[in-house]
Parts: sequence; structure tokens; C-alpha cells
Amino acid sequence: MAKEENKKMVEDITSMDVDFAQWYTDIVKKAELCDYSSMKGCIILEPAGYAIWEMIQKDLDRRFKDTGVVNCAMPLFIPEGLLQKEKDHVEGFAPEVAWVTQGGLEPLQEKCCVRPTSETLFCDYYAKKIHSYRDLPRLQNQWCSVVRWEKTTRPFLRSREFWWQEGHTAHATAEEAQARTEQMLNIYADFCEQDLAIPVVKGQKTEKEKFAGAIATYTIEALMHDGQALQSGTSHNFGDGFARAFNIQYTDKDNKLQYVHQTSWGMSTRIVGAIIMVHGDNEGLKLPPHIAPTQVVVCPIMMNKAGVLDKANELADRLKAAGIRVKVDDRDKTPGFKFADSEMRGTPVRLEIGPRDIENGEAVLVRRDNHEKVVVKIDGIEKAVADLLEDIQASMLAKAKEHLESHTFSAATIDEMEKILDENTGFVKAMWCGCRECEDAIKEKTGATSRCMPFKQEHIADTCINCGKPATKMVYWGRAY
RNA sequence: CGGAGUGUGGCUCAGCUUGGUAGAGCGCUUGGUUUGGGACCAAGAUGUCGCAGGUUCAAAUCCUGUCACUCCGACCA
Repeated sequence: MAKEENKKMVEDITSMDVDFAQWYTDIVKKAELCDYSSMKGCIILEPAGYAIWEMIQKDLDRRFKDTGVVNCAMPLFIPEGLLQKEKDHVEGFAPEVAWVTQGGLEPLQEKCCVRPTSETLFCDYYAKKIHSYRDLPRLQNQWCSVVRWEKTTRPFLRSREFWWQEGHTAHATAEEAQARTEQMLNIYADFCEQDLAIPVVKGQKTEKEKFAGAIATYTIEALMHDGQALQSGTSHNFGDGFARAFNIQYTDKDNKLQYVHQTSWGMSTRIVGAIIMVHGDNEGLKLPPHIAPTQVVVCPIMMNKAGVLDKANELADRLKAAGIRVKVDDRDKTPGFKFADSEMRGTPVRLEIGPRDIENGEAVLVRRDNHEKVVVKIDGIEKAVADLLEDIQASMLAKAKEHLESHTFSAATIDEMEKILDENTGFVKAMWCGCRECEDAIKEKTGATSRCMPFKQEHIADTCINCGKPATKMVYWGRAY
């Protein structure tokens, strides 16, 4: 049974068609994912939001470790001198670092910044640890928060402190570093598709958009429901630039001194914003089953009646034993309230169990993504629920893919691109000559920035959309968060 | 950093024009009745009106400053 037509199941959430930004904020607040704090620009990750982040951490961490990466923890502070060792890097980050100038009652001899990212710390450390080709590759990661003094902030999407992981690797050869850069980007892309049900475009950033200090930056770009792009994960190849700045050298098999080749890669709590904006609807959050902290919420009906709550707990225990994350909502609230509440919080499946069902040996399953309701036998309910969760996961990915495809356009001329962006929202694929002037001009004319030069190149035209000179790349353009 | 807007119980807001004992709805607490799409009845608790100055016999209300948040833009992994 589909939901009744036009019936809004959850009140108090601004419709996304009316005001997407307000809708986003409403979801964040009402699903209690995060809250504002007394520290300007810094958010509080509330239990519901942190639980999602923990699921993401668990999954990504396993994927990293499967490739030989190990975890560690680096300092929160970076001395000024260390930050300044790599020229491009410090220039890129200088406008947004926070400085500590006093310790206790005394001014510091050398001020230090709160890490905006930890390349310099890892480099300083790797220089001490790496001596021989036998020490390579070095594959480390840390889960931490970093600080960037942003001027405008939005929950999850941009805050002054945010949580992420940053992986830092050192390799003997340029080829190995390049392979690792691509490998990690692929892990992010797979994770997004398989676990977050978010399809992404994989590609390389332009010179203008690349990371400060990198020779190449790769990105996965996701498309939000409002047609704006969100950079969802990045992987950088540093070549030997940092190694030269920090003097990270090893002796190779031929007893020659060589510089290492490095990479770094990260995904942040920003991805929670992507989950909200890709899957959410006017009823609230919609969590992909693979990373939903609670996959099934059991709603007992007439739970004061003898046996109902017992049966609800029994069912929950059975599902738990089958490896499903389940909670019983035994709060003293009406069923209707609990239904709306779980929808707002995005729980993929609701299980209703009441006297009528118990008598028939049945339970009611309702899926969050399309409100479909099915009655199932309690016998074998574990499989029914597990199958349903996988079906929801697949449907959510299919729906998101459909949205991405239907909001990706091609333009052969700048006029065509302007027209497309006037009438639609989303990505525009267009040819580019490769120069900075054209990239800036396209932004000026259309409001869209280059999101990436996709690995899957297509031939749309022979010439750059802006200057008419021969094109070198097909680029995804779009407005971005 | 520029433009616009908003700060009054946990939340959403009224009150401000024209100064005179702090309001409503929701939520919360307790008891009871309820329960298949946001229940009902009864009794309660909760505020230095963002902050700091000023004007005044008297300020949520008028004036000045300041801080925070939201939206738009600029900037920006």
C-alpha cells in the first residue's frame, strides 16, 4: 500500500520545494543530528548524528585496514615553523588557521596553529622513521578533528571544527603513490555507492581546485537533491614535493638516497550532509540500511495489553541474533507519534506488532523509503527483514542514480550551458581547453565551478566552450556547497 | 567581509508603534483513561525578555554599542 495521497506524514518540516536550505536545517535539528554550540561556527554532534558517523567510521576503517593501513594519533598543534616548510601548503591554508599564542600565563616563544590538516606533522614524523626502502610503504591514518576558521558555517557542510579521517602514505616510487591515490579514491567511491547509496562522479580536480601542495587531487562529487554538487571525498598525490621540503629520504636497493612519494586522502563528517541531501524527503531523514545505526524500530501496539511488549522484545531479540540493528520503542506515546518520529529520524524499517498480529502469528513491516506496508509471518521474520533491508538499500541507490543521471546535461557552447543552468539544476558536462582564464570566465558567466575532470571522458565537442581553442578535457561543471 | 532578517520559558511565536506587575500554543512533571498515522482529562513546574551601557519615577518596549544565529553574496578542499 502506498501512502495516502498528498498526506504529509511528518509536520513541522519545511518542504524542500519551498525552501531547501530551511528544509536541510529542519532535518538536522528535528532528527537531532547536531546542534549549535556556544562556540561560534562549531557544532555539537548529537548522539543520533554521532551514531551515523560511528557507522561510517567502522565501515571505512575496515576498508582502509584491508589495504594495509594502520591507525595512529598525531598532535593537535603544529608549530609555525613546521607549517611553513612547504610553500604552497602554507599559502593555501594560512587564511584559515587558528593560532595559539599563549600557554598558561606566558606568551609562547613560537606560536602554533591548531591543525587544519596534518600533512606537516606526518612529514616531520616520517622523516624520522623512514630510512630504507624496507621501511616503505608507510601507510597511516588518523581519525580526528581539525580546525579551519571558516567565515560562514552550516551544520555538517562547513564548520570551524569538523571530524574526519586523514590517511597519509609514503612510497618508494611515483607509480606506487599514484596507484595508492587512485586506490583510496576508489574506496571512497565504492563506500558511497554500496553503503551510503550515493552515486558519485570520480575524477581529477583542475589546477585551480587542487589541494595546496599536491601535484594532483582526485575527488568524488555527489549531486544533492537541489542539484548542487558536494565534494564528498578527496585523494591527493603529492609526488615528492613534501618529501623535498621535509627531507624524507630513504636508501634504495642500490644504496642511493631517494625521496619518498606521498599521498593523503580524507573523508569528513560533511558526508552526513550528503546523506541528508541525497536521500531525505519532506518527512525527514532517510538512512541507507547499511549505515543506519538503528535499522528496525519495533512499535508495539496497545503495549499495555498483556503479552504485547514481551512479544515485541522477543522479536527484537530474534532480529538482533540475526545481526540486525533493532530498537523497541516502548515510550509511553501513541503509535502514530512513534511512526512519525521514526520517519523523521530515518529508520529504514518499522515493525508493528499488536494483539491482532500476535493472534495471527504475524507482524507488519513498513519501509521508510516508499511507505510500503507488508504483513509477514513471524516464522522466518529474520529473513524477511534482512531481505527488505537489502531491497531498500538497492532502491535508494537506484533512485539516487536516476536523479544524478536526469540532472546531468551536456553543453557544446557557453550559451547552451547558461541556458541549461537557467532552466535546470545539476551537472553540465562541457569541453575545456585547460587554462585558468577560461575556468574563471565560465564561473563568471554561469556561476558554475569545475567539479572534476572525470576519469570517464566523453567527446562532446572539439573546442573549449569558452575560448573556442582546441579542448583538452571534458569537465563536470556545477554549483557546489 | 558586504546585503537582508531574527534574538522573549525546552520549541514556535505574540507583546514593542503609543514605556506601567511576563503572555499563548506546543513540549515537560504527576495521576488517570487511551493506543493500527502525531490521543484525552485534571493538577503542576519552568523567564535576570541575547549581552552591556544610556534616557526615565518606571524599559521586553525608546537610544547607543556589542554578540550570536539564519538566508543571499564574496571567500574557501
